[in-house]
Amino acid sequence: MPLSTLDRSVLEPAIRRLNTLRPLSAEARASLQSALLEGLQRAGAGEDLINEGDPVDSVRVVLSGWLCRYKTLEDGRRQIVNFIFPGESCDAHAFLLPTLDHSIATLTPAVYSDIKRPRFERLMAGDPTLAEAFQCETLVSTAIQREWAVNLGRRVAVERVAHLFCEIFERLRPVGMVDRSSCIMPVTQMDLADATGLSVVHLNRTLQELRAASLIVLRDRTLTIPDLDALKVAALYSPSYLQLYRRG
Amino acid sequence: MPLSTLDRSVLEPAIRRLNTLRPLSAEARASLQSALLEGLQRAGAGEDLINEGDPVDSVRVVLSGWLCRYKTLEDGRRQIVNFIFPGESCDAHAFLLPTLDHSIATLTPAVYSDIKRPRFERLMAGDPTLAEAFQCETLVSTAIQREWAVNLGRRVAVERVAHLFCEIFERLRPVGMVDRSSCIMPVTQMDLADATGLSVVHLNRTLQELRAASLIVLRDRTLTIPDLDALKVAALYSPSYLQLYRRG
DNA sequence: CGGCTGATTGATCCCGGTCAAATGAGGTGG
DNA sequence: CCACCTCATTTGACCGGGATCAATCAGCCG
Repeated sequence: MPLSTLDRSVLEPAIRRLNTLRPLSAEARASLQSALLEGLQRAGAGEDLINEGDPVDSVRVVLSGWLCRYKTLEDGRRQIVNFIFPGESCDAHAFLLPTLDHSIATLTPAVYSDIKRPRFERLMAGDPTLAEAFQCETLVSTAIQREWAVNLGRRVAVERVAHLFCEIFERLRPVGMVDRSSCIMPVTQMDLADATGLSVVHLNRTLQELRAASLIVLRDRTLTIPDLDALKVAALYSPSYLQLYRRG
Repeated sequence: MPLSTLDRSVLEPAIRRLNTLRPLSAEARASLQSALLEGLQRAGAGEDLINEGDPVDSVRVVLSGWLCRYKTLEDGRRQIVNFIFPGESCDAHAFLLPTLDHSIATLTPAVYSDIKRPRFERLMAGDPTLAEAFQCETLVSTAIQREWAVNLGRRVAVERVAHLFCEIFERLRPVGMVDRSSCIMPVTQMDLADATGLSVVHLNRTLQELRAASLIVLRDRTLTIPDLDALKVAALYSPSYLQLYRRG
């Protein structure tokens, strides 16, 4: 499917999300929409969009698919430091720094909009509310980053994986990607292991433990959480860091 | 010592640091200086300046002392998610979110400037370069946050502690707090344990291991790193995430 | 059917947690 | 000045969560 056949509905997640962060005027939504449409891009699964050390010259807004930010150590150990879901954006403002400190890759095929810096700055200058929305995007992403530090530093494996699943649910819900108690889980166990700081083997066993406790159902690339509150208890989940997702 | 007797030299770290992030005009430095002087505050060691869930209505710029951002789990487990050193600031822009997702506490007695939101916004509006400098401050802090995720998720204890010490050195150096190969280390081993996701006992043993390898000397609240490059090798340290500290 | 990637299982090891106690180092009051 | 208290550091013993290595199984694709 060529890009030209994509209709404007692909922009929905991004517009909905930014509008949740800051209620946008009709004009703001319109100018956002046209900026997004100008830079539409596709990528396959497992592609690096930008690498550690690269200069940043554009803002990317994800429209579909799962991406991640990651860093690797010399000897190959990889840590996924955050996921990026539809509606979220990469590196608003990051071009203020000379180069990027981490890499961004697709975990699934993805559609995103690549807005070049001058275009983005024009967009921000044209509507202060929109600028605030992108600023909030950055702040929320940093709050998530802090919670990941807690997850990696102080939760044991079961809590850690449970917490990740709770967070994924809460982040996917406002962009309409959670259906009842299920969402897709399009990534490999290796990816989940790298996000939780566990080995693949132990991640697999942790999943089985969560299954045995009936806290999750995970098969056919679909994650079902029959009782989200129960999972949150198991995860020692405290929702305050994601508050902005619950506004809409 | 009452605040009135503090002379302007206490502002040096903050001005120097922001000037490193973005070269500031003389006027920008002057207006920054007066804003900082207006809100001078002192705090003892171990005080919470703001707690998770509190609304944010001001920006704090640290002038002396060590602070930390931390989060706790219900059962008391604590994770320090970042340190805040002299010259750095807390929560520029954080007032855009309804409440704070983490707590900030002093680890030592501290002096800081508390700039109320309207005052801060006036300051930003008056000089775009200054606004960019604070924006960079936020971006660098987020980059550090990501590196901490790698540290907690993928480095073993010795590497982890070594990495923390390398980072502390690199962050303290540009504000003049590293003397040759030494800096003060005013925090307890409990604090270091909470920052590295280790238990106090194991942190203590890890310190001994680093001492035995002659990678550090730590006594009398002073940390000496005889060979920083060697410590960086042991830490699998990659400097890219702190690039902005090396500009000045 | 063979090759490949991802999920799963088994066996073993060790890093780092936990519990408990000892040692030091201020700080305070008699 | 010393006795005492508190907090931080250090040590010892033991245990267990999670890593590692290796093999097997299950889809999927050409």
